[in-house]
Amino acid sequence: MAVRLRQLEAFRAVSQLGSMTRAAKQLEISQPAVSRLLSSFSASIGFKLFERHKGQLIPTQESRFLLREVSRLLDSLDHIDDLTHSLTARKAGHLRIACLPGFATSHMPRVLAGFLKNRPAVTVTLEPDRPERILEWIIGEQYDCGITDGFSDHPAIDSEDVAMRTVCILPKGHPLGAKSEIAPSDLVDEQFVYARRDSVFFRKLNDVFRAENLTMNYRIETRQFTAACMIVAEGFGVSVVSEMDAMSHRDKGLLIRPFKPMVPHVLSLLRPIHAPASMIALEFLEYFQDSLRPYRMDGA
Amino acid sequence: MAVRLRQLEAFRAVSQLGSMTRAAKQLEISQPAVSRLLSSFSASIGFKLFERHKGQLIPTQESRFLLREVSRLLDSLDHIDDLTHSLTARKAGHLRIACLPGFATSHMPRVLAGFLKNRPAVTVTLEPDRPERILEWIIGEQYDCGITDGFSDHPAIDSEDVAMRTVCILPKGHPLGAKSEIAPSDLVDEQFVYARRDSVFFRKLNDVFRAENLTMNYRIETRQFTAACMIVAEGFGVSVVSEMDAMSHRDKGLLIRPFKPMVPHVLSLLRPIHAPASMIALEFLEYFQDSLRPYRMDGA
DNA sequence: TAAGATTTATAACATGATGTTATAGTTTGG
DNA sequence: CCAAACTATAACATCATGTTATAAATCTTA
Repeated sequence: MAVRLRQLEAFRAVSQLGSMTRAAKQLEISQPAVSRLLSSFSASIGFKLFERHKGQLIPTQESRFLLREVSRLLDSLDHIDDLTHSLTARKAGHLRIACLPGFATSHMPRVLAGFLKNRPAVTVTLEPDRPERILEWIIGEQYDCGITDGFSDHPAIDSEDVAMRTVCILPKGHPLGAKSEIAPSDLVDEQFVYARRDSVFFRKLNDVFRAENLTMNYRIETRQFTAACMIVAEGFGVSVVSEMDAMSHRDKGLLIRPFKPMVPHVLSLLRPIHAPASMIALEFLEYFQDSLRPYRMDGA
Repeated sequence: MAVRLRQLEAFRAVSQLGSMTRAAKQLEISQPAVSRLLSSFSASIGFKLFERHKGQLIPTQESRFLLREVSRLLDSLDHIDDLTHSLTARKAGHLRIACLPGFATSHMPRVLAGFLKNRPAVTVTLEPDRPERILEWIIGEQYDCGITDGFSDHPAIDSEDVAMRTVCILPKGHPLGAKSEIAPSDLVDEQFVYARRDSVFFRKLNDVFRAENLTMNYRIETRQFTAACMIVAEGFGVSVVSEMDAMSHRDKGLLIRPFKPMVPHVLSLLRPIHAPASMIALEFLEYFQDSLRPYRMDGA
């Protein structure tokens, strides 16, 4: 007869407590139940588990040997119990996130800190890289979710777009700061700081200028909004960037003005469409969406 | 509902095989049984375990997380199964032996080697010490068995005596070697090598001499028969020692002759009487008895 | 797309593990 | 030796887990 879990539990309890009656109390079952569990266990393994001495049940040397292993097993069963609860409550799991480098250093750390705060058993891998690589990773199911921009549909990717507000940023004391709203024509004579000229966002921005027969006058290209903010804050040039990035550099001396017409910066939240959805990943994407709400075009 | 072992087994099998039908075959149960085990498990933990894709059951990320722990647990259960079988077959366990120093270096290594040969999971602690300490250890249940001599009953000790044959040993070329049998009177003019003058055995030997109004003429006292053998082999003196020890020094140049009347060397095999008997200890004592058979007074 | 094959789920039932209470037998300690 | 505590046994209830039969879903392929 196979070893039964209940037998092991009874065995451990009796070994520790030295009495079936007490073991029964601890296990919250009746004493005869314990008695039978032990005798069936003993019969199935073929040796005596206890020797009685003055009313105490003393483990035989064999059973002391066994007890070590049995305790280990029951401990790991408890661990599994905990784990299933944590997984259900989305308090455990592993999350692999790929995102744009700009996010990895600005918004993401804050979001992750908040997300992990109440999920002590969740571990995260955060991989910042170029958009194309992010797509590859999601398609290859190496990552559970990706944050990128300029994404257009892909059959293997489940995506959700979020249009983010953008703003014009100016160095402190810049004359345009006097205006409450900036138009393309205001920027024609300024030194423009690009963040990724080839990106969908900057092509759309260009379209706005071209629609009014204006040309953007750019001098510097950076790869991230964050970098553009810092350059402008240093007093060199102006730019149009995501409001979220602009806000986090506000205290570094930066004038922030609405830019009309507003060109949204479209973020995409990605998931591999074929891989089973990780609940923790879905939960994270939801949390991440929430974190964007203050900066969304349609947001509060 | 508590996590059931069977659910974990089914979960592991399906994870590994990607199909309930195959899992059922591996577990040697019917497919509906597996189906129900999985659905009940999934219900009790509260999340989906698998996602289907082209007829394959693909573990969700949560369940991959779980699987690691579950596999560990099932492995240790297998281990326990093995262990109970090994313990039943007395192929596992731990054995604590206390013995006279002379045994620890001569007879015991051979016996242990033979005993452990077919018992790969048995471990041994061998502690050589003086007879009084051996008694203390057995009484205190720090050791499972003890080998000593000169023992007389003790209420906390279960003992079994074995009378061992003794022989007279002479250096190679010694004139007494001409005799086929040695009597006390032959040894009166020899330099006698004692092994533990205070021992029961040597007191008995003394009695034999005194019965014939002879006195033993001793010069050297050693603590072990083994040492006595080596001294005699070096050409210094004669002695009467256990035949077993004499035999193992035969090739070092030692004449062995019967000593009449034979004074047995009485060994005692000890066990704590109160401690639950360890099956492996009982088995060892039996094995040890066997090893003594060729040298016993009443032996073959 | 329809047909056939394969896989999974559901239903109805048998059995054994594990719980219960009642009670008898053992052990311990004054 | 007796009372108290502990353990074993019996008789029974319930549930987990197995079975077979069969329906439903899904995949493969013509």
